[in-house]
Amino acid sequence: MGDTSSKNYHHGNLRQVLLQTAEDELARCGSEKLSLRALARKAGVSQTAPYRHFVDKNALLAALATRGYIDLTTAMIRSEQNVPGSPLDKLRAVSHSYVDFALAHPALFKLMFGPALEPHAQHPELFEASRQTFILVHAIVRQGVEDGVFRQDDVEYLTNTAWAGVHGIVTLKLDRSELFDRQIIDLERQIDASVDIFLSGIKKI
Amino acid sequence: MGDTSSKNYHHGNLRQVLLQTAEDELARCGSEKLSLRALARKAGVSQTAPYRHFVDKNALLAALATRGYIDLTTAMIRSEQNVPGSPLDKLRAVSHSYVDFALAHPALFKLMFGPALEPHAQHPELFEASRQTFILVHAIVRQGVEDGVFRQDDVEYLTNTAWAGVHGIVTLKLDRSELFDRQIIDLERQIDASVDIFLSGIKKI
DNA sequence: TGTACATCAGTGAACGCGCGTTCACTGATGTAC
DNA sequence: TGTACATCAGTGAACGCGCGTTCACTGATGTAC
Repeated sequence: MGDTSSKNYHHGNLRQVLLQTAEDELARCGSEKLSLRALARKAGVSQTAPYRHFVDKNALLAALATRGYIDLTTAMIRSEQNVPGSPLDKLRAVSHSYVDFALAHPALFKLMFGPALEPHAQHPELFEASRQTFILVHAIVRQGVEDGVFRQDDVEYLTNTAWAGVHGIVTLKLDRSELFDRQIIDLERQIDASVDIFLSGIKKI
Repeated sequence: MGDTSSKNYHHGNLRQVLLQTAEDELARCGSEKLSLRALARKAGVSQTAPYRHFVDKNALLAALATRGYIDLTTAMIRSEQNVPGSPLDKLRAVSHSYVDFALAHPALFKLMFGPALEPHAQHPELFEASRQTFILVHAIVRQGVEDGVFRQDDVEYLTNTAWAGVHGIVTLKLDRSELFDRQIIDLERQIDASVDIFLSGIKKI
């Protein structure tokens, strides 16, 4: 292991290669059309080799989505830490990195939040990874409520609302971009505006 | 035509029957898995009969989505008219009927806003139907801005934001209901809260 | 250090499946005279 | 009113396809002695 040059048979890396290939393929053809056989072909391996690493196709998709949530959370944590204390600024920062992640990896994002995946309950590590993302937002919102800068609502409901707002912009853009395209919309500006508006709804009145 | 009892061959109604069957099947198995053959089978007709009414599968999906947009717009118009003049109240009313529609027809809603459909540009009547929905919201927002009760932002951006907020709640609920389920969330309350928060962001400060 | 053996990670042929779509067809209907 | 004919809306067999998955296999690797 670690010997990248060993050509075939036990290259010790196939799992990672498959996941990476899957992410690429995802970008090309969407999560519904992704096929195990095509993956194997692209990875230069027989069509049954993936079964050494994933019990079935769903397991591979779940692993992919899990990695997605982990990367998303990592990006959000990073952007949160780059920002001084105010919960409002933090929430804005993580909102933008959520949007950035989605726009940078649209297919992966759709997989993570779309119907292609089996219910999370069947994949504990996926469940846990997506929970971590939620917890991150939740903590910021709680802080904002405790500090008295956010509405004095129930933190869970507020968190869901914050999430939903940002999720909505991104989803609409990814899935129905005609909505935006048929107007003359500057996407950057739209996102900034939307995030600000959502945040101002969450702020204390 | 109009003679519903004529058993087969030219029952004059197959197009409508297929669309209705498709909507039912959609609810059962999701838009990606929907198959023309299964549809024909369920409609009690040979598997090639649908081709008399739709040039291909995409055309049927587009017709289904078109009907969806028309129904959605109709519902929104109705709820708008039930409400006295204030643009804020109107926007709240149509937001709720948007949510209600999505929750009542989740699979159809996902089809309308999901990736299963070809780009709208290829189906003019679909494009037009979804445009009507947009126009409805747009008109309310414009009124609110003109009346000075909404933020003095560009109407397009404000409309997209309003849409995105409501769309986000619904999408999150439909696609990732674990997010809500793993908390103890009262869906009604969540929706009311989110809509209010989004609207308060749109209101004049 | 050499050998026997278990295990691991690949192979390739084959399975059954349901799909979208095409084709040549046929029975029912509507219309012109 | 009767007949010839065009058209319309079905039928059913067949096509080729790619898929997920299974199976028995084999070559490479690691380990115990």
